[in-house]
Amino acid sequence: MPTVETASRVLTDKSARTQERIRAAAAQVLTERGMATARLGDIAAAAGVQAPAIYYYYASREELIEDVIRQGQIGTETRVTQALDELDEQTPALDKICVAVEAHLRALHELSDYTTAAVRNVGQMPTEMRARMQADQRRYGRVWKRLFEQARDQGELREGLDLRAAQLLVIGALNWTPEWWADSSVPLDTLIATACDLTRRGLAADPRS
Amino acid sequence: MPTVETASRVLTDKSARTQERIRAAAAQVLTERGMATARLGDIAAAAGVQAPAIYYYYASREELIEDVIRQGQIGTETRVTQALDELDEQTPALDKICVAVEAHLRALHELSDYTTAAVRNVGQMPTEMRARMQADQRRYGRVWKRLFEQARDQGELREGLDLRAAQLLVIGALNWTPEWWADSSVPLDTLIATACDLTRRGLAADPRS
DNA sequence: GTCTATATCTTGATAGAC
DNA sequence: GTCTATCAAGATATAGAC
Repeated sequence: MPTVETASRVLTDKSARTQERIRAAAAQVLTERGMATARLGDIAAAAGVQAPAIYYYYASREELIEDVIRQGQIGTETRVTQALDELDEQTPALDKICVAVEAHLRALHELSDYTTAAVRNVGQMPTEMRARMQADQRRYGRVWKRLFEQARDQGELREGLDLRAAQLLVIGALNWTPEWWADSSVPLDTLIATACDLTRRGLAADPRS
Repeated sequence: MPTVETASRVLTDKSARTQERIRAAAAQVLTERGMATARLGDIAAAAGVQAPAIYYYYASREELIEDVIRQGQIGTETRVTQALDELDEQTPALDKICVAVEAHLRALHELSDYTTAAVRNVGQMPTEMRARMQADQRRYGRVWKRLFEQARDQGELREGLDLRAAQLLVIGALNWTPEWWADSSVPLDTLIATACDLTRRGLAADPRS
């Protein structure tokens, strides 16, 4: 019998599918309503089960939410690093940053609710959860940090630019898009193009780049 | 006896002060913990009263939270519009945008917890609250919209730039700063300078501007 | 105006049948 | 594995004293 290994349990195929349904439902509810008002009953209803069924897979509501947010973070990071890995080694760093911007936005708006659930709830996490998640966040942050440092070292950035501030402002612009994009009439490709454009021109040393 | 008029009640000075204490405590707790985990008891403790005292001023927890978020939104808008009003009429639109960026960031990080509480919880509001708040949000959005339109009409923006996407990306970059700035070692002035710089260069038609 | 005491309600979580 | 039924905890909200 094919099995899937998770944190603390060996699950059959059917079981794994049900867990995935619950997790996906949680991601959807967390995206729409936020951690504040996402009740276990809402998640269960969206998954088509009764609330107690969730406890077969998760020890607590918190554990479920943490799993969703982690999936979202990892999903974003995976998508971005894969996109970067496909690039030629000597791609200019500013081009790499644009690729990262596009991949991050596509992860948020194309991939699934997990990524959106993650960014929309990461600031609401209780402190212990935040602590457990820190390693993942830092690792993803370093991906961007490296891009910015490469850009600087290759002379593609404007002199005197504060790297950390610039990096977090760019990521912030992307992470805030779930707050408005779905309600806007802006096509995803336009959003991506505008974000790449603002980023590139905002950072570049060479005015014509 | 001097009085202050609020939504549905005439309050004495002392009463008004207590309400302000409760509101400020709520702003602080909402900023630190978020709507999800902000209990009424926490707010009361931070205000130095017992939980039931809150019901003398607010009919419900929701009403209190809504008041805090509204104060924060209005505070930001006021600060930004005042800063803009102080400018000379024929200030270049891109300079106006920079002034707005600075005022928005200072409102978030200097003014009080209200503004931070607002941006950090605006996405977690229940739907009815969101509906009631929409008018305020739209009005503030129009302030920015007008700036961007001025910039475009005066030929200061790059051709083909999607105004709506650009505007919301810029605001998003600012609104996301509460998620990281306090933990960073970036001085506020550096944050502001970087944000102005990225925005200006990102938007400008003239590379040397 | 604010407190103590308490009622009420919601919801996360468990027990146990199937 | 998932359900029905129920518990326990914690929060909002109210009553009434002061």
